[in-house]
Amino acid sequence: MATGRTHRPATRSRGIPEATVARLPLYLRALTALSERSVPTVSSEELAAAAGVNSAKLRKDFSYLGSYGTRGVGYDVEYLVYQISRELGLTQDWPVVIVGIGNLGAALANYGGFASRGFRVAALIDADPAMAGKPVAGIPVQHTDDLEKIIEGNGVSIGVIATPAGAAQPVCDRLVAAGVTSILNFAPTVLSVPDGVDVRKVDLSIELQILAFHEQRKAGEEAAAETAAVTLTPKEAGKGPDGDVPAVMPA
Amino acid sequence: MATGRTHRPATRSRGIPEATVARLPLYLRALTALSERSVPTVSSEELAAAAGVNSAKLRKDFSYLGSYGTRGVGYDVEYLVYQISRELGLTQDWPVVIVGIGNLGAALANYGGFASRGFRVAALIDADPAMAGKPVAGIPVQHTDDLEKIIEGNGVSIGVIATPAGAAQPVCDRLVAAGVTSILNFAPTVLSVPDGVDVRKVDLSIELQILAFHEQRKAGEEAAAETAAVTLTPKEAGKGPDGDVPAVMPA
DNA sequence: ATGTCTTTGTGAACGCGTGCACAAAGATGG
DNA sequence: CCATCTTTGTGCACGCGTTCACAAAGACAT
Repeated sequence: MATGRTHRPATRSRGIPEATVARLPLYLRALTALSERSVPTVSSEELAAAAGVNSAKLRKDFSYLGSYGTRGVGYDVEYLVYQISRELGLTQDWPVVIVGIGNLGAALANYGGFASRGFRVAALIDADPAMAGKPVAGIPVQHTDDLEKIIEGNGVSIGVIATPAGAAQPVCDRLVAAGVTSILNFAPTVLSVPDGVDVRKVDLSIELQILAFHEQRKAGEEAAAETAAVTLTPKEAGKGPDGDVPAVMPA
Repeated sequence: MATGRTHRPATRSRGIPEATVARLPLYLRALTALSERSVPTVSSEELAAAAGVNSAKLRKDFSYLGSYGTRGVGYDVEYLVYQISRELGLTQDWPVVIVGIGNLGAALANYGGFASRGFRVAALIDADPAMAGKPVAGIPVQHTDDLEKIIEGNGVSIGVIATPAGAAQPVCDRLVAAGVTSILNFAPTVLSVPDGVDVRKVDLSIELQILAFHEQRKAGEEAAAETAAVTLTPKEAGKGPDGDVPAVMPA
């Protein structure tokens, strides 16, 4: 997973636990697939398998939404799709701005998963004057100078930050000041925001590092022995065990 | 956060809790920034603030790695950078292949955060013959037919899937069969893999949906009343409360 | 109508993660 | 060498999330 929520200490948002909310989109996707195949009903066991979770967990998750199943039969697919969509707020239109139209920003603008779920890319914003006016994914890029005007003019409440790390916090501040209250951050930085603003972070490099950790464990239980041998105390280690600190650069 | 680990029930990987492992990259980034500013030592309080976590949590996290701090002083920045890097397996070279060179795949290939932490993009693979040979981020794209050869020839153990949803599982199967044991999945699908293979998922659309949920709650506590009124049982609801099921499309 | 069989919904136990609060450790100054 | 002050490392308690296991509920056949 990318990394979890930043702000919000674990507040359950009306009886619905955060962990459940995070799984609802997963269920929704599986249900949508079933709906396309015109499957009328599905059991918790089948749906859980499709979503890759435990069936008891799925039932408990749904129980937070209400009793939408029929014992002995299962859940009505169409009805459940609607209920989850409504619960997630996907029945309304969410205008979104993407700030930072580099490789990643452009990829996001072109990403089908955005437009397909009630999320509408209202504007693309970049600080590079040379980008201004250029169409990306059919939408002309606008300059950062007009950020506030764009946010307020379109009633945007969700912003996506895909800028370099250094630009993220200033951009974030301007977005929040202009009225954005939810931010999806792709920049490798910790954003600080006032209370009431939600930030979710997606960090590609962190995900890889977590994989590397597990990979390392799988690779060498025996090879780890030699590396583990060099465990010195700070005082003894002048500049690192094997003479030099390994080259690690900022993400 | 993107979404968490898929497989692996919560196995702590040698006394080090998963939650801690997930935070190590965060600490590492903050420490690297300090290192660049030539800051010699840092207290748990300062570092925690920079990483956006609780200081007690940070100290406990570090305690799993060993006693690397000095009471009354703090932690030696350089030494800690090295210890965390080593723990995460970042002191070695990890060849990575990216499969699916669309908008996202290209963005990933160009993403600096990959190359900068011991991750080396060993190959780019795409199913489109027209892409073959074209350089992306300075690396020529190779055809899917050669996937096994590429994996085995370069000793690749980490694969990144950035294909459309439909192609993800077949690609995953081939990667695993060829020897890949860690997968970072950007396709909006649940991948099934044999035991011993780690899968982490990054799902852009799910992150937005979670934001939308909280946004909806913030937006309307009062407007929610009218929507909440239409809570029928499946039997009563013929085809959905207000006559029609809202248009929701697959991600 | 009654019995059987399937599947939901949930009570309860357990385990992990978090955060408080404090004692131990060491640095620093006199 | 002793006192003071800072900061680490951790014991402990609490709460969330997960999972098991089962009773209640309803469909369906006879």
